[in-house]
Amino acid sequence: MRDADAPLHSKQRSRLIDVANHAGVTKSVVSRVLNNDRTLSIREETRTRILDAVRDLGYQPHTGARALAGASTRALALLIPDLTNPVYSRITRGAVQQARARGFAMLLAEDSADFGVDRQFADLVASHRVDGLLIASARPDHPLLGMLPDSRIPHVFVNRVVAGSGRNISLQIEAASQAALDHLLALGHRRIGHVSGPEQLAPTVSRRAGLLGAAAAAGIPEPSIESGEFNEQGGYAAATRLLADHPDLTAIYASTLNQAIGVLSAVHAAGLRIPGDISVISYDDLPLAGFLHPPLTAIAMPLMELGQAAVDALCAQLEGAPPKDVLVPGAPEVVVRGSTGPPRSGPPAGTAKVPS
Amino acid sequence: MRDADAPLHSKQRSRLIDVANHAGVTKSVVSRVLNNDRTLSIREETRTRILDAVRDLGYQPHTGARALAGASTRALALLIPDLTNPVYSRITRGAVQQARARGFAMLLAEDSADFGVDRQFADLVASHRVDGLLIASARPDHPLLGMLPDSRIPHVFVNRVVAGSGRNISLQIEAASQAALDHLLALGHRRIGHVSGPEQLAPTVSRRAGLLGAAAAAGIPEPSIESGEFNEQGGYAAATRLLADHPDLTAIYASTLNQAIGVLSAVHAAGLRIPGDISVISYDDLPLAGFLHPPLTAIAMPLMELGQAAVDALCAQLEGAPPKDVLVPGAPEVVVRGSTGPPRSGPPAGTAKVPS
DNA sequence: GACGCCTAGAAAACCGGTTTTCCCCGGCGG
DNA sequence: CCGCCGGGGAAAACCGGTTTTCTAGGCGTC
Repeated sequence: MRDADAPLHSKQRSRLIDVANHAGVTKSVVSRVLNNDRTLSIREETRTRILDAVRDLGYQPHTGARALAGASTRALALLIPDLTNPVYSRITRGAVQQARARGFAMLLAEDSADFGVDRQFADLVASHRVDGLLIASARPDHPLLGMLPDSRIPHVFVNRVVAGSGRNISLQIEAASQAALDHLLALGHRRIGHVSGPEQLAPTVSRRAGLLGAAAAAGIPEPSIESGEFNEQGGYAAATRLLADHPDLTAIYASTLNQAIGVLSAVHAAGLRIPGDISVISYDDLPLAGFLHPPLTAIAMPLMELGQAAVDALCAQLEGAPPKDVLVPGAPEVVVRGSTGPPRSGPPAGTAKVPS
Repeated sequence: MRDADAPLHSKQRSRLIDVANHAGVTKSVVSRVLNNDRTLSIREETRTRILDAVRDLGYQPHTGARALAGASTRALALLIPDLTNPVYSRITRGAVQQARARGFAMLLAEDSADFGVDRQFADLVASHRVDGLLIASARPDHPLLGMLPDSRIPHVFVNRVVAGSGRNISLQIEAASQAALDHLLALGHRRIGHVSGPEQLAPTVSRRAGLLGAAAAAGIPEPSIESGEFNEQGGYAAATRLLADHPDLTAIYASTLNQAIGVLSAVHAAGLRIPGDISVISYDDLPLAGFLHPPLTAIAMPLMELGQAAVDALCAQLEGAPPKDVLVPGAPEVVVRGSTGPPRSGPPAGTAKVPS
């Protein structure tokens, strides 16, 4: 058992057996050392000899062989609804970083209109490609929800509360709505509009509930609400309806940043000034918000932390802990920019096309 | 060999051997049928019996076992510089969709400032986790570039020309600059500014070269150029410098959409009107552009197609074809919105802080 | 009728790990 | 002196596929 016994396939990938030969032990010992098997007793000297061999040969375990032998794949999969939405991008960033920090690779899938993603996503686990799933797109009617509970697939829901699942990773959405309203109230607003999201989505409901609850508590008139898709067009359309139907509004709270951009556009198109005629505030803050016209007041949410927390929670499941709901800490913070100000005193000054 | 021989682990994942028993053949035959082995001769009846068994048992091959046995992992990895940049998001979307269409899973990594990503990225291949790499972030000084050529790792460069690599998947960038200039020329502009990107990046250079070449050919004064990072702040800073140093400019061409948003903001901040005082046009078009203030004229590039083409090219390599450069077809198209118009006749009317 | 060939599929040898079992050896207690 | 025990590691049995090799029978041919 000398070093000369080591194979000399210079250019070759080295395998566990190569490391074992190089260190003068059997591969089982090397495996157990690398995996910190507590039931193995080994001399310190031998252990360092093995670790040296691993380093010298640049040993990299074969993921497939490892998975086959019953160990985990050390890979997770993330399912998100829309890759181009910067909010999900930040969640994704947090998740990818945290996964990497924990030694996991991250697979990505986009839900979109792509029929069959759900099935394929479940197959990722069935084919032992990943150890668990991060699901950021669970609509109540999502087919995936039907298949997950029976299976033993470890998974968490990110930013999407699935009632009773006991594995929801979420933000303090109600508190965010409260903070938005507080900001508007402090400025003197009382007639407020809300651009909401698709009806079935949990964040939509939470944001709305938070706003309505806070408004009732503050004793102001009930906010007017219009819904739209979570994109610029959805925000534009909803805001246009709000402005036409409720000329007395002095502020609009948008449910997402993308919608807020549409809201700004709609208010401009109506000939109103921001914040002179209408103040606009948005859930979600990103650097982009500061460069809009006017710069957008927004509520910063810990999105990257959300992604990280989701990975942490999933890893906890993988280590055997029972799943549990997680509320990501960190109070929502209002980033005040130019799109909010005191309410106008009279009726809107703009050239909004009000019904004649 | 009757059906009764099949194991009855009802709830169990079924394996190749289970399918074989169910069909009354050996697993080698099943494997070869599933992989379309042309050297296998088999009766049509037996083949359908096997395929039926596969369906009945919901057989799903074990990815790891397959990879271990020498076949491919059917997974690719994508390395992008910035997850939150919507331009990369669209490239990612195209790549993920195409990978899925071809039966590949997609792993994701973000390059950012994260030290060690390059090494870890190469390890993805070393550990047989993926079959190939899509690299959308190759700066000339990127450490990854040093390690790739010697290795036999299949890879392509996306939207980032690495000279001499012979595996660049790129867009018609020069043509896009030409189109942008043509649009401005048609409106009557002659003094044009360009907000460029980081100096070392290939797209930066191409965009600039395309513009300068087209300008020279048109016989107008050489465009003024300032560089900035590929984000809103970078565009803001560069545009601010352009406006201060060159008060005679009547139009600005921004290198990316994010920069263009910063440009709009900077022009507003300088007290100038768009397009009254300054026209703004951007490379990259996204839905977002239509909701800015004013709506942004932009050059639509086939970004999803770029991502798809990259996957196609990589798959071709995996199938044995030698790597080659690919220029994604589809001529750049100018989407005209409100941010461009005829040049003003006199000096800028705004309250720009010009040196007193 | 013997031989070769082709068809249809069986058998078995891997791939590179993990994990359980087993063994050898030295020390210690009775 | 013998048996037992525990430390240190060897051996081997898997995991679930892929791929190469091998074989039994049927058929055409000389």
